[in-house]
Amino acid sequence: MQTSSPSSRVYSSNHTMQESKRSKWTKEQNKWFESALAIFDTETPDRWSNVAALVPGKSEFEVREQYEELKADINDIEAGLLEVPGYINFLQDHRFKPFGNRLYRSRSFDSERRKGIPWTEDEHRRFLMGLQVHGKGDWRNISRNFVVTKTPTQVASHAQKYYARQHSEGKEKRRPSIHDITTIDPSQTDNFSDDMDRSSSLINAPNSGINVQVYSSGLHFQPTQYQIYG
DNA sequence: ACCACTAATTGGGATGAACT
DNA sequence: AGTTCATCCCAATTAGTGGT
Repeated sequence: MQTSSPSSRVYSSNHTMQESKRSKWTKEQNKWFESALAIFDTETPDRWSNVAALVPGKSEFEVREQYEELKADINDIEAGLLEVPGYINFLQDHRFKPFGNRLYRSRSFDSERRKGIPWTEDEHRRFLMGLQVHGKGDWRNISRNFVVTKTPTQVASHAQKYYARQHSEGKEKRRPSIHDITTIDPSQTDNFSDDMDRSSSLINAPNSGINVQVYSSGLHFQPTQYQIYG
């Protein structure tokens, strides 16, 4: 799918100079970086060494520096200079127009009544991951940390249909639906690299109270979004 | 009052059966 | 084969409720 990441340099306006002096961040490295941030939050001791350990080819210094760049971008977003994470998807839907290195909402999109944008399988799987971590009812955090392309209301609506389907009768008669997916299969997420060594170990996901399966060179689950605190 | 969430409703797209 | 119609599914919206 078309995931985007706040660390994507596509929309960054701040740091092209420094970038040229350092080794480039690949798409894969950015994905690992994002996932690691989602797992090791600010409360985690030795956060940056933990994050670096999950990002192939990057040092503790580099991941920390990348984080500082991201904070700058987040500040831009909060100042209204950039749209929120997930905007690359919107760009691809022609809802936002780039102008220079900024993004602007398409006027035509606002004026029309929004038609439903189907949930992708990947979004649904992220929803399920969010459900495991944050639990039922915390749609805000599920939206913020897992399904960044959907608002909390959209997540709640999706959950409503999901649970309704789980409890409905006559399942054999129904058409197949995305809501039939009830488990998280990492091999089905587009962020999971197939050629990873999948020997695993358990770690504790911060603030979640649950254990998260972490593979030696990958993560069992990979939320595409993270929060930057402070 | 405001915010967040749930439940119910609405409108539209997709699908498949029935009919010509 | 093409059209019509009923049904299913789903995202978005609205109303109601509870907590702060």
